[in-house]
Amino acid sequence: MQTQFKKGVLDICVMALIAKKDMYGYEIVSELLSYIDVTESTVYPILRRLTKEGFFTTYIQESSEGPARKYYQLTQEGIAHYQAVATEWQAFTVAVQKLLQEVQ
Amino acid sequence: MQTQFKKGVLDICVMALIAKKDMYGYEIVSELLSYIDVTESTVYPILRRLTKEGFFTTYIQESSEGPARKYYQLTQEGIAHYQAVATEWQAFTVAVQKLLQEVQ
DNA sequence: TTAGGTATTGTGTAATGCGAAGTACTGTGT
DNA sequence: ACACAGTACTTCGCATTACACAATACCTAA
Repeated sequence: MQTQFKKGVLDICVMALIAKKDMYGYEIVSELLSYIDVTESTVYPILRRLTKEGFFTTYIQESSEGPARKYYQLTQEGIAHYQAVATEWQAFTVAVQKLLQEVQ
Repeated sequence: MQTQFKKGVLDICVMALIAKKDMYGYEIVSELLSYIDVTESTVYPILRRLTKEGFFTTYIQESSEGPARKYYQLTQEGIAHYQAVATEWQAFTVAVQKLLQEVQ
């Protein structure tokens, strides 16, 4: 797979998951894996970055099956950002699709 | 626009254009601009890189409207590469689309 | 001769995916 | 008691690529 395709798009994918319900890193990676090929060392930095930018808040919760889990939750700002970026993504893919079809 | 979205995709767009007919840099930039926002300093490095990788051959042709133009032409290898990468792109966008819809 | 469109090239920077390695907790088998 | 597997998170550093900025140079028309 072309690594480059994922640039910026993984942010959207992660936010999409968390938009539905609070999730912890490991869970997010597992979910993502059923759609696209990603690794922990890709996802965790995204979580940290988006948290730092104010799009997520986090809270720790104990688990009976291993180490404590850090849950991520979208902030109001995060929701707005998610919708804005997802819209841009849609527009971008439509434009590329159009180009590929028209030129073919 | 999210700069990151373009990573890797511009290669495909450029190849798609050249696949139709031989084109020179400036012409490619102009065409691309009717679909997506790009600059010359983005497109020329792509042309140079893909040429170096053996996907394009080039030839110079005089012009009556300005400096000589360097035309780019897809090699056999370039055609194969283009089709492979374009297919991956389709698969990738479909996967992301699916994720965004299912999770919503 | 000056302005503007045409055409290419080079340097440097920022963003981000990801391999590699490491820490730490829990439960199971030996 | 010990090794191991599964769960969960973190950090480091490299490679790739878009693009701002800048420089160069050709041609035509006012």
